[in-house]
Amino acid sequence: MTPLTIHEAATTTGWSPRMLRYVEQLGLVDAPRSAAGYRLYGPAQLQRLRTLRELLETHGVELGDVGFALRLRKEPELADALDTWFDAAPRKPHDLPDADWLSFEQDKHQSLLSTRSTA
Amino acid sequence: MTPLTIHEAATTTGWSPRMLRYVEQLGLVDAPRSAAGYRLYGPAQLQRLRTLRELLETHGVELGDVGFALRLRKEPELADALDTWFDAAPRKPHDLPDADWLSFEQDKHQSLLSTRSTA
DNA sequence: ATAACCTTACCAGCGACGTGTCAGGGTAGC
DNA sequence: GCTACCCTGACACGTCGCTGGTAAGGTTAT
Repeated sequence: MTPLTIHEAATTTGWSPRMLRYVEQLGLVDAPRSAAGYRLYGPAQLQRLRTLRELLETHGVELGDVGFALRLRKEPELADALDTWFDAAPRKPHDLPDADWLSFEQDKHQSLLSTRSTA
Repeated sequence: MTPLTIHEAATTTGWSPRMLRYVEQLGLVDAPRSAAGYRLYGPAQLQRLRTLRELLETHGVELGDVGFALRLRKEPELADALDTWFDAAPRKPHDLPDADWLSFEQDKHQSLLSTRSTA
């Protein structure tokens, strides 16, 4: 099986050559190179390009988003920090008495439905 | 402890009121409302806003990125699809003999280091 | 009741992203 | 050696996200 050149790969995957280079630049699909530096697209890359396209379409995602997801995989510290932040919602900030904290937390969840005396 | 208005909260957290509304719109920090519809920022929200700011600064992340991370949490199917795609790199696309596939995969990893004869 | 704040909903500028295209130079096959 | 392709780098243009500002109208506290 002969690897395809970038133009051929573009034709069969629905991307443009320009976009294939861009996708590679984002670190999403990088093609091996020939000795002369030509990108060579084998079945692995073609498959990856097609499924990538499908991913974008079916989930309404942008290339940049996938790039960010990649970054999350490469920087677990970032992923951890985000997880921590998202899960930290109901955590008390250690600088006020529990009573006040808890009462406000309750307010927070009830206020949308409750009567604010001043009204 | 009295919840702060949006302007006060902005002052103490370093955001602008405009941005606090935007952050809420992204679903990252939503403040409970008074009966009249005023946003009320309590310690929980203030803490969240401060840690969010810290998160952005220390990791060089944009609000939109955090918004996307939130989307990943809300749409596990998306997260799964991305995980699958990222992990699917070394999978053979069931339409060619293993030998060819494997040899090309090896090419893929060695070509960057190989001969470069023409140089 | 007046001043100062809040609300939502727009418009606007700036920069980033996505994509095309071109220029200058190398490579491959006929 | 021609022709058609590849490479990188750069410019260009439309769209969109981020951020500020403003307008029209309601609320709160003095």
